[in-house]
Amino acid sequence: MASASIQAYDIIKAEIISRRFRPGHRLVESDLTVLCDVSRTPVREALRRLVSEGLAEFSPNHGAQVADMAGEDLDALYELRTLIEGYAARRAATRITPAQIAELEMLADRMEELSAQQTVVPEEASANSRFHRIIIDAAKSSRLVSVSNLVVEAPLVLRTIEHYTPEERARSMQHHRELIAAFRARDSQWAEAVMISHIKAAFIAIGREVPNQKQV
Amino acid sequence: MASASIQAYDIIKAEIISRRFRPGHRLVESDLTVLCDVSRTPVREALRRLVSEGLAEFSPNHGAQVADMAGEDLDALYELRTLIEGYAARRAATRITPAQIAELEMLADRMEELSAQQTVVPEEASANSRFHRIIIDAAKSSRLVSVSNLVVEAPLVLRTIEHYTPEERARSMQHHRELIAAFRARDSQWAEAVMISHIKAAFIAIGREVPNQKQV
DNA sequence: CCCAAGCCTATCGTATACAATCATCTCTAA
DNA sequence: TTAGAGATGATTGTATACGATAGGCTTGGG
Repeated sequence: MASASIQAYDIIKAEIISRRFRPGHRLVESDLTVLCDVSRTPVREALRRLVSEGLAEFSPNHGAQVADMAGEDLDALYELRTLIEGYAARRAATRITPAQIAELEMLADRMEELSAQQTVVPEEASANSRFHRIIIDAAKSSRLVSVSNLVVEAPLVLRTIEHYTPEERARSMQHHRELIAAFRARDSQWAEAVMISHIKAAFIAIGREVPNQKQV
Repeated sequence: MASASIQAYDIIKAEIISRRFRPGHRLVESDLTVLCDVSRTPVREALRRLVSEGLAEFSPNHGAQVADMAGEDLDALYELRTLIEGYAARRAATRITPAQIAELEMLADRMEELSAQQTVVPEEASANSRFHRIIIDAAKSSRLVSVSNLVVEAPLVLRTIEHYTPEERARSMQHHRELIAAFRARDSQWAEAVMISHIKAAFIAIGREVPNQKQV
């Protein structure tokens, strides 16, 4: 069995990502003890971790609440994400292993199958997360992993792919294929360029949903 | 009075930065309770935070120990730091306030005074940290603050400026002056270029001290 | 009727006790 | 002599109790 604090972390994080806990929702420790079936100590550890990852906010003596990205500058966030993930793709291009490329391909296949359906199923979102995560890992930079968590995990609550038009969804699939091609060619510049396009496209979809954000 | 967990965090962090706790040193919770004069609970919170900031490492059921950068790829770390701080300088150039520029200037003055002495005093290091921190803040991107903590705080244990030759130290002062000039001119490209030079120069000094790291 | 002051409850912050785990050392047997 | 199993100690993981604090509600006065 996973440790209590891990369990609490996973449960609370799932509630936030799934938007069952809406932005601004107060994360009261005693409530979470019954939800997670552990005591307050591991709940607190989970909360502190979620805060450090940007999924929750914290005020002293007032506890944590689900992060509200509406208050944040989404423009700046996506600029940073473009920088980080572009860099990750650049490094990954010359370091990724054949096994990792194979897994990317498998995930791309699976996402294309799923995207044939009308509705977006959770599996498609998780496959997409995994796709990006493999690239981060392939960049072989331990700090980059923690850094990217900060800019990649938090935007998950925005649930980008649910907002894609059919055309945008198809383009996203194309980006995945093209990234794989760039990795096969071990071409850093190409991989970075595609990744930047990929993130920029996601930002546009978000921009439609979250108003009063300046676009680039 | 600062809260117990903040107090513990500050004390332990100071021990690590000052290298009184050497890399690899085990951070035993019960020992730290007597050092910080608080109970284990806030000590644990402080440790988890230090781990999340990369100043300590953690193994389940075995506790934390001071992060050992020798095991890490310094090349990758500084590449990332160049990327992040360069970006910060770029953004800051068009957003920094006159008051912030004035403070940068004051810090540059102070550092030059101090660098006239032979030995490096702690104040010089802290002024340097503050200088960089102001630029991060001036970039006006909340995520960037957490991200930069991850790549800026950790390398502090390497104590770069202590390893500078007189020539390098003078060059570092020049970089500070030139950064201020670039900010005055509100020139993003210039600011980013100077910052990249500044970080690269620091990396060379580190490279001499920590062997078997590949240089760029 | 509105405002302010003080109490009061909800909630967090900290300490401490107990349980679980891991590493090491010892003792035994092949 | 050495490998393995068991015991033992040190240390972390978790639960819970108590104290501190902040924000809301009530009550009294203007």
